[in-house]
Amino acid sequence: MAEKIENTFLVDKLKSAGLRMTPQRKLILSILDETSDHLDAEEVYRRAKKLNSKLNIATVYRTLNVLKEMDLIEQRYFARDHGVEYYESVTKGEHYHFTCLGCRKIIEVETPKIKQVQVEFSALTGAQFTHACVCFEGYCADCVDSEDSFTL
Amino acid sequence: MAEKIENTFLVDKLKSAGLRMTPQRKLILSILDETSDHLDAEEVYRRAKKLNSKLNIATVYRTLNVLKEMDLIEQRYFARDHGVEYYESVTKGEHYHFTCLGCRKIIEVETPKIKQVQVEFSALTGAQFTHACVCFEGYCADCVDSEDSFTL
DNA sequence: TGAGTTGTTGCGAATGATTCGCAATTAATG
DNA sequence: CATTAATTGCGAATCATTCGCAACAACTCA
Repeated sequence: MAEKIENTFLVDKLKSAGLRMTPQRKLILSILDETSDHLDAEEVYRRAKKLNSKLNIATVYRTLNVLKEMDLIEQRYFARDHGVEYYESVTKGEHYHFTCLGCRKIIEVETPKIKQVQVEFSALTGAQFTHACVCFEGYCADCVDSEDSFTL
Repeated sequence: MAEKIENTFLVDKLKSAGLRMTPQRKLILSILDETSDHLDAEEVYRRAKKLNSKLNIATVYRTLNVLKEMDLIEQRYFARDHGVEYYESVTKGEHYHFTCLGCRKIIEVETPKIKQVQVEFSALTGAQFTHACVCFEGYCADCVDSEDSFTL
């Protein structure tokens, strides 16, 4: 009963999409659901592999895509250089990310303004939003002073 | 005198970074500067190659990176699937992008709210922003009604 | 409960955007 | 001009992500 997302709920959701519950899917979702870290596919794989040593990385990618399509996780990018995707369980509330270029720390930004932009733009144009990707970059308070690369 | 960014300005900017002006760089910047389309590296290459048939795509990437580092262009992403980067001249004002998943049209979104988020967050935490990446996805007014993939 | 159906996995190979190494070329300097 | 260091063109290399396919396993229903 400690599961963040009820198994029956998940099973039903999969089933209604013609998909099946598997140990791999359960494992990967539970990792994303229980961590507060920001994980990319590689790190999800690393953690999952500890619990299922023959898990393959392609399965991780496939599972992440399935979970994403079912709106159980969200794909995020954390820096201008969007080389790598990160994933978060949707059970975490609405928030955005600020990446410090000095120490690479990620700070979560909570604001209603992004939603407001969407509401206003919808009202204005009649468009419907399905997704917003927002990420911020800069130097955190600790790094602003010390970071010399900042004063170039 | 019709040049958007004075050549001498550009030459000086390059020079102070120990870099040189080349026909390739001039060409690529002028393409980005004069278009109102949204171009990825491939498309910049395609257009530039028409004017310099032996231009190589690696040069395009290198030039885009140089221009980016000099803050003459901005790198943008337009959709959740960030497979491809797009580039815009900074001479275009502050705006964000909404991509229609139905017709792939890109609508520019102008709003001060993103800047406000940055100002507030800076005031709160002492962080300094260097960059914000924002992109929206959904269905435009024309596609909301007709798009059946939207009602799934 | 067991056989059949079909979705899923693991594996290795493929993809595709971007970058790298290097020799040849060319821009800037004096 | 001649020198020097930056830049180009080229092809090969990267690296995250995806694909194809045979083996495997979840769900169905008799």
